[in-house]
Amino acid sequence: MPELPEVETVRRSLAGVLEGRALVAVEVLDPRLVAPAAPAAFARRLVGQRVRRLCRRGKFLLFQLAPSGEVLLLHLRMTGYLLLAPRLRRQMCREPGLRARFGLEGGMDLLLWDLRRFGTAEVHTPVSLAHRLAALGPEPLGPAFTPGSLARRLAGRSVRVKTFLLDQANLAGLGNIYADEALFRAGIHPERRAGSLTEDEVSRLHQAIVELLEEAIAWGGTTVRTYRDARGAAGGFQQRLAVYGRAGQPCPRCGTPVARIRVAGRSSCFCPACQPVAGPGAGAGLQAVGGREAQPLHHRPGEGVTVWSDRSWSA
DNA sequence: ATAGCGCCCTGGTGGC
DNA sequence: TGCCACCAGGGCGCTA
Repeated sequence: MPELPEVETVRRSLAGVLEGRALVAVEVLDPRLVAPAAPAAFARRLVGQRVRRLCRRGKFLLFQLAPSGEVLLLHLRMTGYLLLAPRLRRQMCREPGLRARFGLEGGMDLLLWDLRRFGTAEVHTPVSLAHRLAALGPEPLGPAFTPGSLARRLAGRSVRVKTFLLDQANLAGLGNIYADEALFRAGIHPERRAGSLTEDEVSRLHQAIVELLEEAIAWGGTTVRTYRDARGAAGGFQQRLAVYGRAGQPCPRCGTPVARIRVAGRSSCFCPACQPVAGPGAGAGLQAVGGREAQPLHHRPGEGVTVWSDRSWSA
């Protein structure tokens, strides 16, 4: 499920091909993707425009268009992914899961696949875009996200910290995987009240989020089941997950079986020993989790790390 | 302010 | 073997 690192990986793998290129054809194969807009109107608004820049905000992909200044806004939700491919033959457009085809100047197609059809595509003016994204919290890897700014947002909140992290109004880009992983690294129980975190815990949580997301991007994101980058490559970070999807398996730090509970209606995995419900000495931070010996410096997405259909995941 | 739902959606899985 | 309930979850809308 694409969260910030996956969307960023897609953006990076696409930007070089897309930027400067015109959209010569747009085919919406599933009207639901662009609803409430009409597929024909959606396509008409895009065809002939050039992709000036490909950007990301939280889990959204932004195609900045010229000359209109409009923006194509994509959200991949659960199972959406983009694939660059040679121009698709017409009969292939009936492939199940294919939702839209963006024909690019130069003979390539950008294909949007989304098995479960949660993804959305919208065209915005700069004004409507600002309105659409107004509620998003800061970028975790941007300058506005600091221990101090995190502390201010947490202060006085009685909501559970896991729920807080999933709320895109607090921080833009975390989903269930990285929320669980960040809390594990910080040694914080997912059900702790947001406002109850100590200054030290807030600092650890901030550092955990930043380091986790940077590492996950360096590994090309996490592939659970369906995620792919724009060249069809799986991510590599799933082999580095400490708790997510590992219920019942030993904690990589202390060996205690990973527990699973429901928080905010979501499955939440954590280590009962490293992430105690409350109390002092609640973990000293887990900076070295997973070890630092294996660096993704020469990692090539999709090569040798294609654990993309993890059988143990539903344990 | 917050919790807890249901809804959207489909494929995979476990139980019987 | 078939059938069915259930699970995965991001965002949104709704109620309590």
